[in-house]
Amino acid sequence: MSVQNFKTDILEAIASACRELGADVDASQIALNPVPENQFGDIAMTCFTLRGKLSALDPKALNNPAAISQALAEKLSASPLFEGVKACGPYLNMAYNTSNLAQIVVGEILQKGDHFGDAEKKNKKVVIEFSGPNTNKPQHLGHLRNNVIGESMSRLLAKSGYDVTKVNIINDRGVHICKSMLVYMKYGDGITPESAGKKGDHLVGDFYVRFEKEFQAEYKEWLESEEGQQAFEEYKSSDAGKKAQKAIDDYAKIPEEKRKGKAPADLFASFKADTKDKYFNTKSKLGAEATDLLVRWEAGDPEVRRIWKLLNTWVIDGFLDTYKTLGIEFDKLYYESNTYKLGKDIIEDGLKRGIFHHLPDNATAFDLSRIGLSGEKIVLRSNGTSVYITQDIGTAIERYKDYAYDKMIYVVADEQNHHFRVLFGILGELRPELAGRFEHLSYGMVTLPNGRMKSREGTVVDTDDLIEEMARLVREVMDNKSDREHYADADEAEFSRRAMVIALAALKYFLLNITPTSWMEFNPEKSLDLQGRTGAYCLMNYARTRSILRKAGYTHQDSVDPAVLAALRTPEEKKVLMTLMQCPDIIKWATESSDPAKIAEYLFNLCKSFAFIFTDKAGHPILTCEDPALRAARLALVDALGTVLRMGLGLLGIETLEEM
RNA sequence: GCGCUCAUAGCUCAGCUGGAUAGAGCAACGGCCUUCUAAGCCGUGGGUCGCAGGUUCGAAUCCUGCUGGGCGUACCA
Repeated sequence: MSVQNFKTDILEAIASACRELGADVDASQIALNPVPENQFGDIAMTCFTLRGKLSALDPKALNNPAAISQALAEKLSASPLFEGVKACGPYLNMAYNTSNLAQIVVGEILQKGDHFGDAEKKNKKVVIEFSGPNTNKPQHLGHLRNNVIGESMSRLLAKSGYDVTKVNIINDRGVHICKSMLVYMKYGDGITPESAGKKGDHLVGDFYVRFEKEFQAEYKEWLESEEGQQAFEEYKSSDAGKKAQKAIDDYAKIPEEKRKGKAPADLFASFKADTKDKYFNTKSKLGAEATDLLVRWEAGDPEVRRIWKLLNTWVIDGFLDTYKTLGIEFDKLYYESNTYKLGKDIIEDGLKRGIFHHLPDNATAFDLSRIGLSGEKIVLRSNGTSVYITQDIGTAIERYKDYAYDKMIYVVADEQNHHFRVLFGILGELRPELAGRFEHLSYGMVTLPNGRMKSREGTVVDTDDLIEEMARLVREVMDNKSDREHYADADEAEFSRRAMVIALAALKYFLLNITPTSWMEFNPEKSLDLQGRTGAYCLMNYARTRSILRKAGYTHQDSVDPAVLAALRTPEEKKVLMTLMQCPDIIKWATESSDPAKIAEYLFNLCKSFAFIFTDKAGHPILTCEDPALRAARLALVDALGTVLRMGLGLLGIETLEEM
C-alpha cells in the first residue's frame, strides 16, 4: 500500500458511496478539501455539487447538501479507511484511521528514502536556461534569485520525471564588455586578479564602474558646455521635452496633500536621461573608443581579441567560483560570442516563406498581428545586422538540434515578458512543430526598501559579498550560542563549513520562499534573519532528527513492522503523518506551477509539526519513551520526517547538516 | 495612448486552480531552558482582503468599471 493508492482508495470509497445512492460519479471527479482547525476530521468533501444527483434520496433531501452529506456519512461510516465520518452541515468530514495512516506513510517513506515522491519517468526532455550573466561585472542579488530559482526548478523537474538539461548563456560580447576592456587598456597597468587580490569578476566590475564614472564626468562637462546647453534648449521644444514639461506641470497642479507616487524628474534631469545614449553614440570620446573596440572585436583584431579573452576568462572563472559555492552546475555553457550570428539564415528563410517582410528602408520585420499582438517587430536592421531577438530565434532552433527538447524553459526576469511572447510567437510561425514547447519562467525583481537596485547609485547588492556577510552573521550566532557543548568535537574548519552551509540555506530559502512571479523586497537589516520561517530553522529541525536518532542508536531499516507503526495515534503525530502524506502532491503542484515557494512553505509546515513533538518531552517522549513499541514507532517517524526534509531541502538546492 | 501585471495584519509575504471562523514569519505583549539542540516551544492582540457593482447556495479568488503602483510597448540587450 502506497500513499498514492491510499488516496485513490479514499476517492473510490466516496465515489462508490455516491453510486450506491444513485449518482453517476467517477473517483477522478471528486475534490477534497482540508478541514479547518476546530472542526471534526482531516479531509472534507463539499456536497453542494451533488445536489440533484443522488437519485436514491427522497425528493426533500435530493437538493439539500446537508442531507446529501448525511446520507454519504452513513454509507461511509463503516469504511476501515476512516476512524470517523461525520456530516457537518453541507460538508462531509472524514477522519483518517491514524494507525493505518502511519503504516502507509512511514512505511513508504522508509522504503523509498530520498526517492519518496519521485514521479514516473516521463521520457520528455526539458532544457532549462538560467543565470545568463553579463561578463562586465559580478553577479548581484537579482542574478542570485535567478540562479536559485533555476537550480530548484531543475531539481523539481528531474524529481517529476523529466530528463533535464541545464544550460547557461554567458553574455560575453557587446559594448558593455568593451567598456571594461577600455578601462583596462587605459589604466590597467598590467593588473591581474592575483595582483589585485580580487576575484576576476569583481576586478572587471571595477573597470566597468570606473568607465561609468569617467563617462559621467565627460557627460557632465558636455552638459555644461555651450553645445550641451544648446541641446537642452532644443530638447525643451522637442516632443519629448514638452511631454516631460507637461508631466511636471500636471504634478504641480495637484494640491500637495493629494499628491501620490513619485514626483516627475525635473526637466533637466529628464533631458539628461533622454540624451545619454545619444551622447554616448554620437558625441562622447569614451563612447567612440568603446564602440571602436566593438568594431575591432567583430573584425577579429588580434590584440582586442586577446584582451577580451583575458578579461572574459577572469570574469567567467569568478562566476564559476560563485556557482561552485552555490552548488550549481550547468550541463552546458553557451557563449553569446559563439551564438550571436545565429538566426540570420533562419530569418532569410522565413522571408522567403512569407513569414517576414521588408520595410521600405529594407529592414526585415514580423507583423505582430499574426500572433495577436499589434505593431511590427524588426528582426534584421536595415543594414542587415541582427538584433537581440534574431539570435534568440537562432539559439532556440540551434538548441533543438542539440537536444531535441520537448520543452525549453527560459528563466528570465519579468521585464522581458513581452519579448518572450514575441519570441515564442515567431518561433511558432517558423517551426509550427515546436509551438507550445517554450516557456518563460518569469520572475520578479528584487527591490531594496527604497526601490530598485541601481548600479549608478551604488545600491547593488553583490552576490559574493552577500554570501560572505551572511556567513559572518551565522558565525556570530554560533559563537554566541549558550549551549556550545554541541560543537565540542568540531574544529575550526568544520565551524566555517557549517556556517557556510547555514548561510547558503538561509539565503536560498529566503529567495525561494516567495513565489517567483512576485516582486520581493530585500531589506539588509531584516532579511538576513535566522529566526522564524527560514532556512536555518529547517536545518535545525533536520539536525534535531539526526541527533535523536544518533542518541537512540537507531539504524535505518527499509521496512518496519506495521504493528509497531500502528502505535502512533496522538493528534500531533497524525498531523505529522498527514503533512508527510502531502509531499508528493506538493512536489507535483510546485513543478506544474513553476513555484519552489510551495516546497519552501511545505517544509516549514513539516518542521513545525515536528517541532511541537520534539519539544513536548512530557507528552511525546521519544528517547525516554517507556513503551518500546511506541518508542520504535516514534523513531521511525523521526527517520521518515528527516528523510523527507532532507529530500525537500535538496529540491531547493539546500544541503543539510548532521549537527548544528 | 495601448498591452501585461499587482493591491490581503504595523512590515515582508501565503492563500492549493470558488468552499466552513482569511493564514505564516517578523515586529508588539505574556509564559517556558536540572531532562530528546532555546537558531526553539506555547499563548495574546492585530485585517471593512484598494473602492464600487455583478455572477453564485457560497467570492480574497471569476466578470465589469474605477483609483493607485509596477513593467513593457527599440532597427538596446
